[in-house]
Parts: sequence; structure tokens; C-alpha cells
Amino acid sequence: MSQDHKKAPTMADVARLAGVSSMTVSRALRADAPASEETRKKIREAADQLGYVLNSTAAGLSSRKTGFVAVTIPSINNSNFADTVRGLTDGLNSLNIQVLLGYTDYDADIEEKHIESMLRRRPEAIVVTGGAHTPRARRLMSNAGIPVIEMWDLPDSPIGHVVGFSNRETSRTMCQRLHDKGYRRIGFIGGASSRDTRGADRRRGYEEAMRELGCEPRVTAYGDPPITMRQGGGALAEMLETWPDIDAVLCVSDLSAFGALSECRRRGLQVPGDIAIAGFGNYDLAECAVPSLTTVEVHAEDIGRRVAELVREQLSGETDNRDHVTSLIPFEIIERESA
Amino acid sequence: MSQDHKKAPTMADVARLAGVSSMTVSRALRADAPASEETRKKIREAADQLGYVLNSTAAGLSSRKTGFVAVTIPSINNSNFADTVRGLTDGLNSLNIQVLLGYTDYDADIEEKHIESMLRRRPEAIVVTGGAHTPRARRLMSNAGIPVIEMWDLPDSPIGHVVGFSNRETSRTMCQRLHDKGYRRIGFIGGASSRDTRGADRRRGYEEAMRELGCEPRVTAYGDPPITMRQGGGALAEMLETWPDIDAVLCVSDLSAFGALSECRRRGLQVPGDIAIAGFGNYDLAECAVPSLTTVEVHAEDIGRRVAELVREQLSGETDNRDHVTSLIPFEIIERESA
DNA sequence: CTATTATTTGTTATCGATAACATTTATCTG
DNA sequence: CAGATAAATGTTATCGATAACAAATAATAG
Repeated sequence: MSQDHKKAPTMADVARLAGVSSMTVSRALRADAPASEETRKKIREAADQLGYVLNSTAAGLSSRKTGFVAVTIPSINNSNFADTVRGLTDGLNSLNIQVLLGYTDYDADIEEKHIESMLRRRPEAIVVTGGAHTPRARRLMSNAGIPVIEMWDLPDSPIGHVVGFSNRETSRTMCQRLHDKGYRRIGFIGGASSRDTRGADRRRGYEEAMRELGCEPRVTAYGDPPITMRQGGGALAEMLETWPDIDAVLCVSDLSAFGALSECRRRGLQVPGDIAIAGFGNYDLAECAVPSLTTVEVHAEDIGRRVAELVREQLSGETDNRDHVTSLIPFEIIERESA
Repeated sequence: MSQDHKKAPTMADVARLAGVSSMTVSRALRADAPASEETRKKIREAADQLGYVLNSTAAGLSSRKTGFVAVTIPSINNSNFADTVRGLTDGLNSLNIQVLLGYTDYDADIEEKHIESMLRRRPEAIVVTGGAHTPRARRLMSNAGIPVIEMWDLPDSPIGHVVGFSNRETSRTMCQRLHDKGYRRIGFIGGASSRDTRGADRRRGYEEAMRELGCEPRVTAYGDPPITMRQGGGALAEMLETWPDIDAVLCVSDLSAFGALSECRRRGLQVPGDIAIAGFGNYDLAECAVPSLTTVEVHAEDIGRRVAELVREQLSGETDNRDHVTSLIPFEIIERESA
């Protein structure tokens, strides 16, 4: 139970106890390195007895393999990104590579800080969300000499590989779908700032689609990203104030869509009778809400899995980061009750 | 744009360019170490020019300060834990300490694996969720020679400090509240396995309270933890099958509570008229749902902040881990429309 | 049974920074 | 302005492992 007192045993300590050289210990504790089963056992016992835990800081310095990949996502508390991280983590698990996560809070400056401090730890690859970075962040990543992957977006000038989809296209498609169903006075609810670049892209797609369809765009920008459920409700109220005749609302995410839906219920508005509502992300919530939400499924976990694959390929030298491979992860519209 | 080719510049490279010793570079790049403003500037310029990024792997090996804390949480996609991580991250930020996160998926064996691989990286402290660990995990943490903090629970035999609350008590209190409101045939919806020890504690609290109140406990265990919204709906259906006369349901989390709520809506049951529903966690969802959910607010972010404080105290030597400080974070019942 | 090859183990140098100590340069004091 | 104190910089050893090379031991072939 004593702490801080005795310093942690080192490989040399284990070697001494087992009566071998520390190089043999190093080898015995690694699965791939050659060592006889006999000594392996002996060494494992000695290690156990001392409570030895490998110091991967030292190992990393020496071998130049730190065994982790740096990843930044905008928010920890977002089902979609969580799914991506899960796919990524699972995919890298088999390579014995861990994920070091940084949350940017949709802020490029925070992202830059994270990127820098993560790079200090010498990750074997870096994965970032989106294509909008500070110039310095771009430079840092480009010069790091490791694979760089941007995900969840299709940047105009990618740094390395890309795994994502067109957010613009998702809302264009959804608008088209709403139009096909006969809705004409379609509004858009999203965040007030463009910090959430994917949200901003969805809005852009909406505006383009509306113009192409000959409809007037009606945007209610409300709150800082990520726009919450409650803000979704507030936004709907504001929207009804401005355009009382609205007949459908496209929301930047399922969360705001649910907020809007709840606001409708409180006001006694029928969904989709009086107003249709569509979301984005296909959160659990979308399926479970009453009425269930029409939304966009983006296969977030697949994004993570595909990123993991690319990381693996690049680390094993099969691919070069300069190839700028772009993996499109297809999205799909999930039609449910709300629209 | 070239990668992999030139190896990253080292401190020695910067020193050479700036015409000083590498020790001076080391000092100049750290805020606390002594160095003249003049050389600082000169060195920063040289570092910029070379695109130098500190290698904190090497720094950590030498200084025995890795600048991060290991944290395990059951699930990344859980609003409560996300809040705790936010509080923790923010709190440690001022100390320039990062958080390395591991997700255990409510599995003690996975937790053990994470703990081991995290300890290899020599964190300056380790924070784990709950008090249920494998014997080996306990041993590893005890022997690591670093502060250990268990959170979100009140373990019977804590390893070091504890920051949490009694999950049992939350559901006892909620049961009492429901009873006060006149409900008597109160059911409980939770996961089928005891892997989620906090969920199991809540169930235990429910059962105790029911017995004390002279009511029969009615538990529907459904699905692996964490029980989802959809499973909450399924559980409610099952519960109504078994006990059609139920008049209130206490759910292990707001997610399952929302699922149950939706199921009620689909069946045309009034909430709280026909059935009252109470959740746990005070997710955004709870406030936004119609009807809004009565639930338990546990101040998850405060837990994280308090953990960060304790880490700071221990690293600065103000507290000793063997003191076994327990910080109780008070919870509260949020009464809303659903019960 | 010797020569040859494969397997296992050991030795030494090194990864890139910082601690600890030594030295030089600047600043202050009477 | 000498002597003492403080501030800035340099030197050397070290953190704990692994790579690269070398040696010893075991296995195989002729």
C-alpha cells in the first residue's frame, strides 16, 4: 500500500532477479522478439514478483514507436463522434495502438494547441476532424513526418488522406426529398457561428438546394455550436415568429431537431401534419422520438474504421500519405415519421 | 509537404543554430526556467525556423514528469461521463496536464487492460470510475506509486481518494419521493447484468427503499449495460406485461426513461396520469422531453473538477493519497412533469 | 563427429531531453 | 571600485528502454 517511496522497478531489476541481461528481458516481454519459452517464463515470474510495469516512455524514445495515434474531435459529448472514435479505437486495437483524444470545442485555436501538445508526444499518426485549421496547425501537421488524416469532411486542399462525406450534399439531398414530398416553405435551423464548419456546410447545401428548387431560403441561426436541444426549441419559436407559414424544418442535427419537435408538441402543432421536421446524424434519439425523426445516417463508426485502416496501411508502408487518398463514406436518408 | 524523410530536428539542432548549448534551449523553451529574454527570443526564432517541436517522450523520461493523468470511464458516449471528463480536463488544464482516456465498456477486464497499458506510459495520477476492479488492476494501481482516485461511487475499500456519491441513495431518495406523491406500485427498469455497478447500486437502493416502504419491488432487467433508449421502451413493454397495474417506473438512466416515455406515448398512456416516470442523470433530454423528465442531477462536471483539485493537491504534496479523502458530491432530485 | 546453420543470449551505443553541479557573466552594496 | 551576491549559461551524467552488432549455444547436415 506504500506509495511514492520505493521507485518503480526497471528492466535491469527484473534482469538481475532472473539472472539474465536486460536485453533478454526486453525481448522476453515482447511477443515478436526471439526468446526461449523457458527464459520467457522465468522472466515473467521475476517481473510479476517485482510488480514490474514496462516503461513505454523509455521504450518509445529508443524504438521511435510510441504506440498511439493522436485524434481531435470537436466534442466529446456527441454521439456521432463517439461512434467514430469507437470505430477508430477498435480498428487500431488489433495493431496495439492507442488513441489519444483532444476536444477542440469547435475552435481552431484550441485545435492548434491540442495538435501541438499531441505532436510533442510523437504520435505515429494524427487524425483531425474537418479541413479547417489554423495555418500553424497545418504546418505542424505537414512537417510532423507522420500520416495525417482529415475526416468527417471533404477539405478543398487536404493535407494527407481524407475519410468523409460532403455535408453540403447531405442537406441538398434532404431538401430535395422534402421538396419531392410537397414541402415548399422549408426552413433551416443551425448554429449562429461558422465555427462548426460541417454545420455551416450543411446550411450552405440547404441554401443552394433551395435556390435551385426555386424556393426562398429561410435560415434561423441560433446559439453557438454545437446547438443544443433546448436551442433547437428556441430556434423553432423564432422561426415561427419570422415565417409563420413554414411547413418544414431542416435541422443541423438530431439534437436541435428534437428540440424543435418538442417545441411543436408544446405548441400543439402536429408533426408532420403542421410542420415536418428533419434532422441529421441518426442518433438513438431519432429512432426513439415520437414521432420518430427523419434524418441522415452518416455511418460514423465506418468513418473511424476506415481511418484505422488507412493508418494501418500507411504505417506498414503500403500507402504513402502524399497519395491523398479520399475515402467517401456514403450517407443515406432515413425516412421516418417526422417528415 | 515532404514526409518521413528528414528526421525531426532536435534540441541540439536548435542549439547549434542559435549558438548556445542545448541546455540553454531546454531552459528557454520552458516558462519557469531561468533565461534572459534576449536568448529566449533568439532561441524561439531558431526553433520556429527549424519547425522544432519538443519531444516530450524524452523530456518525460529525463524529468520523470509525463504531464498527463490516466482516466478510465465506462463509455465515451454518455453525457454524464462526458461532463465529468470536461470538468477534469478543464481543471487540469491550468496545471498543463493532459488527460489520457480509456473506455472500459463497463467491463472490469477491459479496465484492467487499459490500466496496465496506461500505467506503462507513466501517468502522474490515475483516475478510475467506480470501485469494482480486478484484483490485478487494484494491485497495479496500488503499486504504481502515483495518486489513485476513484470517482462516481463510494467504494467500500477505496484505493486512494474518492470523489462521488451514493448511487444507492439516489434511488432510495427518488423512491421516497414517488411514494410521497402517492405512487405505490413502483417498478424499476435497469440493465440485466451487474457489470454496470453504479446501475446495480441504484437498483439495490430501489429494492431496499421499496421494502422499507412496505411495497413489493418490481424489477425489469433488460439488456446489457448501458441500457439504451430503445431497450428502455422494450423494458416498459415487458413490465406492463408482468405488472399491468404499475403506476410509476424508476429508470436506471434518463435514456431508458425516455425510451419508456416514448413507449407510453405510442401506447396512448398518459404520463404521469397513467404512469409516472423518473430517470437518472439529468441529461439535456430530460429537460427537453415532453413531458419533461423528473430525474436525479448528480453534478457530473463538479465530480471532474473536484478530482482535478485532488490531483493538484497530491501532486503538489499537500495531501497524501493514503489519507483516503472522500469527497461527497451532493445530488439532487429535479422534479419535472413526468412524476 | 566435424562443419554449417539456426537459435538464443549478451554488449555497447543511442534515443532526446533534463537534473545536478560547475562556471561564467551581470548586478548590487558599502 | 573591490568583494559579494544573483543571474545566466555550460558540462557531464542519467532517465529506461531498444537497435545493431557480436558471441555463445543448440540443432542439423554431410
